Amino acid sequence: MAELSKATGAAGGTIFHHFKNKEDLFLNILEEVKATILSDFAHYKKDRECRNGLEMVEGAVTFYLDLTGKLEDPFLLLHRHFPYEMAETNPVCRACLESIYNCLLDIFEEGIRAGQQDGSVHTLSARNTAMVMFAMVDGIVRLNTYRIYNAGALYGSLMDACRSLLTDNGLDAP
Amino acid sequence: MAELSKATGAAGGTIFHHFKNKEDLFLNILEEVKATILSDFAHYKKDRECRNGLEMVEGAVTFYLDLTGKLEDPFLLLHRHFPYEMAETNPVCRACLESIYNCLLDIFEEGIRAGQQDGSVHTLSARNTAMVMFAMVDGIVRLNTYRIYNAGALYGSLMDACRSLLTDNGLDAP
DNA sequence: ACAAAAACCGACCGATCATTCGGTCGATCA
DNA sequence: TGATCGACCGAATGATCGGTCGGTTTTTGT
Repeated sequence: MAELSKATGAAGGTIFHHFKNKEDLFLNILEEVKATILSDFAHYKKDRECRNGLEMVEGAVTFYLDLTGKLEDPFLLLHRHFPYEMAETNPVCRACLESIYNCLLDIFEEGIRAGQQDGSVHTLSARNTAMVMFAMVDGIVRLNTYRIYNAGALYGSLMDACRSLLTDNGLDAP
Repeated sequence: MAELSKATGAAGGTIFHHFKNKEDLFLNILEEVKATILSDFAHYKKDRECRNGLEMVEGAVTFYLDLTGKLEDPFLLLHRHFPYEMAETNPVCRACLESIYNCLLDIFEEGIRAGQQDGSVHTLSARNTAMVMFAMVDGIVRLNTYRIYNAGALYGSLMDACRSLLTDNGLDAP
C-alpha cells in the first residue's frame, strides 16, 4: 500500500476512500486486466486476415506472444500464485480468471476448428489441443519472464513446435 | 513462522536457533527440494529401460508427471513467483533453481539426442526442443494445480502432442 | 556423576502492515 | 453568501510480522 501510495501520489487514506479494502482493490485491478485482454483480443480478431485454420493458429500464437510482451505487468500478475489462491474462495475472482483463460483458449481453439474443416490441421479434440498449445506457449513466456534461461531465443522453435502439433499424421486418433 | 511453529511443535525462537533468518530457512528448504528432485531423477535414470530415444522422452514425460504428483508441495513452491524474485539478487538461490531446471531439462534433452541418433526422433536443436517440451509439460501441470480447468484429463493429449513434436517431418529444418 | 554444550522455550521488541478517522479543501448549488 | 458535498490528507490504531534474549531443560563427553 505504501508503494502504491507513493506511485500514485495519493495519501494512504485516500486509497481506502475509493476501495473498500485491499481485496476490493485487487479485484478491480484484475477486472481491468481482464477488460484490457478481452479488448485487445477483439481488436485482433477484427482486423486479422488468414488463408486457413493453420494460419489462424499461428497468428494466435504470435498475438499471445505480442500481448505478453506489451502487457508485461498484467501477465506477471496472472503468473503469480495469489490470484488462483483467492479464486478458491472468491467466486468473483474465479469468474474473472475463467473469463481471461476462456478468451485466450478460444483464440487457439477457433483456429484449430477452422483448420480441421479446411484440412490444414489434423487433430481430433480441438479443445484439448488448444489447451496443450496454450500451456506450451504460456510455459515459454513464463520461462522468459523468470529469466532462468534466455527463453526469448525460443520463439522460433516454439512456432515450429506448434506447426508440427497441428500438422502431424493423426497421432491423436485412437 | 507461526504456522511453521505450530506444525513442527517447536517454539518460535527455536526455529531461529537452527536457521539464521527466514531467508536462510527458505534456502535450506529449496536445497532440500533440489536434493529430492535430483535423487529421484538418479533413481529413475538407473532402472529405466527403453528401446529407443523416443521411448526415453516419453518415459521422461511420464516421470515428470509422476514427480509433480508425488512432490506436490515442492512443485507448488517452484511455481510461485518468490523464488525467482529472490534469485535475482541471491546467487545461491539462483544456482539452486538452475540445478533443478538443468536436471529436469537434461532428462528431455538426453532422450531427444538419443532419438536423433537412432532415428526415432526428427528434430534439429535438441536443447531448444527440450525446453519447448518442458514448457508444455510444466504448463499443463500448472493448469492442473491451479484448477481453473480440469487439466488432469489432458495427460493423454499431452503425450500425443509430445510424440508429434518429436516425429514430425523436420519442420525445424531451415 | 557432573560440568559443558546444545537445544529449547516463550515473553518481548521494534518495524511494518492494513485500516480508520477527524478534519481540510475546493467545487456545486441554492 | 453560505451550506452541502465528495475528494483528499496524514496522524493514529491495533494486529501481525520477523527476530532477539535471558533463562531452563536435555544431551553429551569424561
